[in-house]
Amino acid sequence: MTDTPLTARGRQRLEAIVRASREVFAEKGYEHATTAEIAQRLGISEATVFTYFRGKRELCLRVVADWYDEIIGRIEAGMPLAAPARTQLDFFVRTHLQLFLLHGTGLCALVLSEGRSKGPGLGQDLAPLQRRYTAPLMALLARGQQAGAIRTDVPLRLLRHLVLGPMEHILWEAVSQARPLTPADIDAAADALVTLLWGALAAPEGELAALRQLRDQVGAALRGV
Amino acid sequence: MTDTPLTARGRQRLEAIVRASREVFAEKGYEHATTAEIAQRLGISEATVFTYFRGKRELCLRVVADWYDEIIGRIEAGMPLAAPARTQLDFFVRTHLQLFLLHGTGLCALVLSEGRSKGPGLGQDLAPLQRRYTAPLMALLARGQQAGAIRTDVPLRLLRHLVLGPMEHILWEAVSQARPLTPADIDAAADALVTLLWGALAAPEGELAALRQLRDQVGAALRGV
Amino acid sequence: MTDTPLTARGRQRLEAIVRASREVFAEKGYEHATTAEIAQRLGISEATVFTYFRGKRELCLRVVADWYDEIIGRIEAGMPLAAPARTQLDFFVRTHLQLFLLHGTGLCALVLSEGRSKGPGLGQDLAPLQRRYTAPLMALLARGQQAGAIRTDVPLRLLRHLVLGPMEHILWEAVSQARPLTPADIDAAADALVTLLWGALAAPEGELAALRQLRDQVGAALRGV
Amino acid sequence: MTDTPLTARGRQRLEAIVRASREVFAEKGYEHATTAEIAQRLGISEATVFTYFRGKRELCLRVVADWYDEIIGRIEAGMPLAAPARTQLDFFVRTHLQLFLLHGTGLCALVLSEGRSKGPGLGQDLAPLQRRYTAPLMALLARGQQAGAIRTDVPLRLLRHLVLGPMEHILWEAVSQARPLTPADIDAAADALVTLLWGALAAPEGELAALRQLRDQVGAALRGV
DNA sequence: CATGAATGAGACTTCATTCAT
DNA sequence: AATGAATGAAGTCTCATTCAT
Repeated sequence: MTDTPLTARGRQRLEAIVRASREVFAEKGYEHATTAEIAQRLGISEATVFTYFRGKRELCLRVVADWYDEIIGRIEAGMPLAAPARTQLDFFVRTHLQLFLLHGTGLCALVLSEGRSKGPGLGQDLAPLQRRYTAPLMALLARGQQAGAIRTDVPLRLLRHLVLGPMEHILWEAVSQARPLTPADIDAAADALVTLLWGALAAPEGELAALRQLRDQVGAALRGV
Repeated sequence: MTDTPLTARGRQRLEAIVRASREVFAEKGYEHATTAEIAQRLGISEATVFTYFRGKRELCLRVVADWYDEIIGRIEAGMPLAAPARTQLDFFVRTHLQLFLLHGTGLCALVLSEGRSKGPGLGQDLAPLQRRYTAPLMALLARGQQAGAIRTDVPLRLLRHLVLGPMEHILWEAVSQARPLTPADIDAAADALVTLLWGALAAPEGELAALRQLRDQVGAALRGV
Repeated sequence: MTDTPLTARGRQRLEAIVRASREVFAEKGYEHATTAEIAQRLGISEATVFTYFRGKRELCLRVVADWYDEIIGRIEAGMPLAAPARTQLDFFVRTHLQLFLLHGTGLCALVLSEGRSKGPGLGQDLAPLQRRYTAPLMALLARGQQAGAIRTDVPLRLLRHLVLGPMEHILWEAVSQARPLTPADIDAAADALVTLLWGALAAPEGELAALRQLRDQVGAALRGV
Repeated sequence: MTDTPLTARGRQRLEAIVRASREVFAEKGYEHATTAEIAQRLGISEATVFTYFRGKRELCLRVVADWYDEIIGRIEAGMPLAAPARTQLDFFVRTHLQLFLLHGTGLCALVLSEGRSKGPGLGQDLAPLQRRYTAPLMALLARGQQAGAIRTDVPLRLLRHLVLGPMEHILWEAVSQARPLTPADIDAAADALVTLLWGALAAPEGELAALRQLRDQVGAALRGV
């Protein structure tokens, strides 16, 4: 109910609730998390939770928003804007994988899973958050295109899918196998992924570029026959 | 309950249940689908459903398995094994997008979403199915590597993520926007994605050589017209 | 859920639930009645109640509708349509008081009270029932007007208020005092009320003429004894 | 809590609370009004309300009592004691309808509705207030009887029902339709109602009276056969 | 085989009220 | 006097699943 608790005590409580909720939602997912368990972990009454949040959905949304805020903050703060596009991409990919995997795979799973659910879940309300979270990548890609380092013959949207898609997949594999990745694993994965991605994103040059264009045009023409 | 349905009538029933379930799960997602609605759509008793399936989870698993079988079947049947790796990749990507989007986005959403849920959902049991469904792609990539067309300096697993991740992302975007893609949209998306992916997957030298060959052949052919 | 249970067992259950609900709603009023208590009185699970009715409101509506049906049925069946208007009014008032008071004052209170509540109670949905229940009276009054026995210089609506208002008041007094009225009490009340009402309703000249006729007839009859 | 508020500031607070409560109870009815909303409208803490009132019930009782006081005060102040009984009745009816309808139908609905509810509502405690509020009418009727203008062959209690019942009904109809009555509407309703009522209340005279008595006696005698 | 019926277990949410500060 | 905070106690409703017939 209270939008901004004023007292220190209130803020502490609110944060404690968010923290506990983060745990529970991360462990159980949205549908299987219960307000009862959240309250129980804090040793408070269930009603108290509803003093601070209008309901389960709002609570979970807050959890996810906090989480995204943290990630976005770190990405934006550390992004080497002056460096070449490939370096920026590397930073983005690497930082992401690190944050998600080192920090807690549960929330990662929550976001990945609930972002896809239908009905009265949170899918709908998660979308804006995800969009905000995608912004740094879009900006990065746009900068790369302007600098001539990233190809411009493909819609930005698709480039985004190309980057985010594999990352999500890698993340999910790690999460679902419950085999914690070491920092070294993460670095290796980031290295390989960036190398791969750059092959796709980089603006082609010279003969190779011309040849590729030829091939694509011929291929497309053939399909029309 | 019955692991081996006996009568022909029984098999019909069972299939009808699977069909209705497919609809409901596709429309509502796993958590929000109810056994009551499945039964109601068939005009049968809820209890009857439980005569054929141990429970909701098993039922949904069957639905997804059937769905995967269909896709895998079509992919395997149509895969141009003799064609160059790029052509095979093109077939894989294109066919996939077509099957998912033309055939019903609901199940696509179900798989994408539930494949990620935790707890007593189906996440766990979905994994083997997804692995089986990934097999044709893995084989394709391996063949490409052996033929020298696809780079071998990166783990296969990562290549798989690179292909499947963006496809899933594209699919999800289409699904969640509820804006039905036309066949033309799908073709365009497949074109662009394959072009992009090939830039990442192609064995550097191999590609250059192959492209030169293509240019020469096409040039020769043109001269003959 | 089930709109019309087919089996005898089901019908019995449904009726039992309605019966128990009638009791509870009558005793506690809508807001303070609980589905738990209804179930408990029948020794069944609360969930069973929801198998037969969509919810508390629907259940209560059914209770009231049944109750109204009974009253309306008796009124319509017994109404002496051929008799003078005053006799019809007498029948209406007397029967009403009898049915309400002899049969159970609880429901009477429920209807009187809940018909007036705001918000998510049943007020809204009770209105149509009350209108149906008012119909016999309206018809009676209209017939009386056509026959020249009831004054026509006042809107029908007002005449209805004049009849129903005092009845409700009398009923409420009886109900709230929890002092059970004897049949004799009811008869006396009906006598007095009808006398009073007729003074207000009767078409001035018509009444005088009718009374003179009565006097003459009674006089003649007496002479014959 | 405090039965005798001390400071002037305290009295102001208390009155403000009563005022806000009046609004909320009028808008929502007793059951659906919340102490939270009352406090919120005043920008004070919920706990403060409980500093001034033992609880919700007491608060609402105070609201209603104040309201009744106002009405009774106006009725008693303006009653033309020297005028004929019919004029006094006219004043009573007209003033009542005006006060209720012009002043706010919400409280009217509250009283009408809650005066009928059972259980832990306020029904019980409302009764004394309603009795006090009925007093002016009873006095009016008694004076009329003593003056020979109002019939004495019927219990006073019944006459009261006859007056109050229709008024309440009219009020309720107006309230529940949420169609605000104009002062002209109210005047017309009062005119018609008083005319009607007077036909019932007036002491009959001469032949008409005798004939009515005959009819009623014969009727009663017949029912005994 | 099919099903009508029943239910256990629990979920989320509301709110008047209390109490330490 | 005022209040922020906390809560006990309930309440309505959902649903997969079981079982006797």
